[in-house]
Amino acid sequence: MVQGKILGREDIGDINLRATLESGQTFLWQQSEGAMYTSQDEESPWYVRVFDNDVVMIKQENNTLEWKGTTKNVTDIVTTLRLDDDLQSIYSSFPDEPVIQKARQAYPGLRVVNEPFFPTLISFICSTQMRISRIYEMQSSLRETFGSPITFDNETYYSYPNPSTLAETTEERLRDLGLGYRAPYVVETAEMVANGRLTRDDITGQPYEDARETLTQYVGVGNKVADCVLLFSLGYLQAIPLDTWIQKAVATYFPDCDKSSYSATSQALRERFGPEYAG
DNA sequence: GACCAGGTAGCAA
DNA sequence: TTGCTACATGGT
Repeated sequence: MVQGKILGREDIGDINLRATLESGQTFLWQQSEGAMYTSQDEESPWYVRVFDNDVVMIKQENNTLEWKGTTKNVTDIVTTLRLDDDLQSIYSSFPDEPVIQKARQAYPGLRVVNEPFFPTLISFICSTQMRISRIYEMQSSLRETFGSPITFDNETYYSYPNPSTLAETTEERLRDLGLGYRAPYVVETAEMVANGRLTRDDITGQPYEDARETLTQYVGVGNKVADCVLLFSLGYLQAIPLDTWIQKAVATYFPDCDKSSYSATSQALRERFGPEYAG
């Protein structure tokens, strides 16, 4: 085991690990003891995640992040949590309105994550018409059924399955895991990635709106899921996932941005919040 | 037992 | 384009 602390960055104090990892942007982390969304303790728990073949655990202690794991490479943590983002600079690009200030103050240190493409794609295909807690359960099931086991500290964790692994399984097996009607979407999308018909590299070079359109070629991916993938894994910080809750908030607080179509509302919001960091 | 949950696909107008 | 509806599963 190796361990250490991430220190020396002025902006470490601007992260709230719990808010960032439990806000439904990523379903790849788990609390080391017990499921997500259960602990109400003030003290930060350890969060565990498998990166490729390594187990990494992190925990917040005030303005530092403690970590331990099977590797001393902590760049994955910095990248995943986007610790190099200057939050104050991003905040200052937003319109100076009471609602925005209130939202920021409600969750100081809440960051946008940057997770790997394929797990994010599958996670959000699974997310439709589903409670957050069940999305976690489905991703856990996928890891434990199709991932590779890795032992650390006498516990076994599982990597996220590869595209080819999910492409080769059957719809029925995924239905047995409780994926419901999303099961064929997962298999078909995994096939598209595995056989190279549409991959991450086909998307990342495109301007935002083209990238969103391209993503919807995957089965089970509409505008909302596409925006989640763009924002949480491909670095398109202008992508705004318009789920039911955000749409209600837009209708209430920014009615002039509430247009008749998804893309029109999306565009109006980017004009209001800026072309770079609207997401 | 009805209703709902981070939407999307498929189809008709 | 826009407007329906079916869709699996589990929790309340």
